[in-house]
Amino acid sequence: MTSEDTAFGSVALDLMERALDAQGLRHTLPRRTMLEVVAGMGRPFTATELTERVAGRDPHIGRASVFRLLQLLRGSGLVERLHGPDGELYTLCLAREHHHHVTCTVCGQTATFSLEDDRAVARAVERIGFRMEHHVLQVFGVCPACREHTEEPSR
Amino acid sequence: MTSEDTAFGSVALDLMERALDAQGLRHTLPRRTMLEVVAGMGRPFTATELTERVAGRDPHIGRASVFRLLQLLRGSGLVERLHGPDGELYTLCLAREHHHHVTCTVCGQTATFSLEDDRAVARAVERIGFRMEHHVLQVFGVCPACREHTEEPSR
DNA sequence: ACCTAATTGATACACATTATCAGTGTTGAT
DNA sequence: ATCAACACTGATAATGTGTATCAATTAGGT
Ligand SMILES: [Mn+2]
Ligand SMILES: [Mn+2]
Ligand SMILES: [Zn+2]
Ligand SMILES: [Zn+2]
Repeated sequence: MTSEDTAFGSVALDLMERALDAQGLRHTLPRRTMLEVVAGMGRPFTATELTERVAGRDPHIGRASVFRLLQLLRGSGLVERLHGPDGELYTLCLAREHHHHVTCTVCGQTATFSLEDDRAVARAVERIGFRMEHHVLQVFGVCPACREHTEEPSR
Repeated sequence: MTSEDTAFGSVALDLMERALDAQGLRHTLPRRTMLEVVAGMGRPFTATELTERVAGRDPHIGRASVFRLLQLLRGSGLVERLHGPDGELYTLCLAREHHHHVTCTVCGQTATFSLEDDRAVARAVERIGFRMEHHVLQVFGVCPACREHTEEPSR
């Protein structure tokens, strides 16, 4: 774990606790443990992965509580559920502005990005008479690190 | 059912039968029945909805066969699975070029559209070093018909 | 008509998520 | 510190999709 990870983790932990506070929820030990684990996941994860890691810290914590926490965090917008090719993935996401996700099909790493002109999407559906309310854009590709291994240098 | 619906349905039915033929699959009564039902759905549907309508035509047809047919049709590209906010949706889709879907949040009707410049998406992720493989864009909004009822004329 | 492999429906299974519920722990008020 | 309200908990059952199995049926070429 690098110091950046630690710093990111504690910022994330802080934001999540604040978000739960803001909803008048209580501070409990299981919740604290689960939040620390969520903050420590460096990439999108399945509910099962999270459950396993949580069990590694405290085997008493039940599966239901993990799902309950995921729901709370999704409600506050700090965790999003993405549709991966092999099922649903949850991801910690601190960006508050509108954005999208790219997932590396090799290593699973996810990054966020924005379109230069997001309104192009609204315009596209307006051409067929729809008024856009919201949209979900999900991109799959190969991340910079994985490109090094798969793409021969072009020379 | 308007005559357009009927015409569309028979075109769709035809395409689906051809697609199954092309894979060397057999013509059976259950399959024919199910295909007719799929061709008759005017909008995205859940597997459960389809199963129910099929049962209305022939209660003997099993749930497994419905899922099997959906798989075959997805394999030939004539049916796509979309991630709706409340679970997976299947939709009959005859467009062969790259395109996207808009779903009306009021009536559920879906239409297809294309972006003027689809490569804008690839460019956006290239800016952060990713090479795009594919992307999924799903829009939610209000269709022309439903806009009439919800939007006051601006005068 | 006959053979073979595809297809079928019933059933069991796998999996993620949610609902229930009786006990427990947190919290704010006293 | 005491206390009562009620949020929270884990165990368990239930749901909802989708898949795997399998013996019986059937399509379709010969
Ligand atoms: Mn996000
Ligand atoms: Mn489509
Ligand atoms: Zn990667
Ligand atoms: Zn509509």
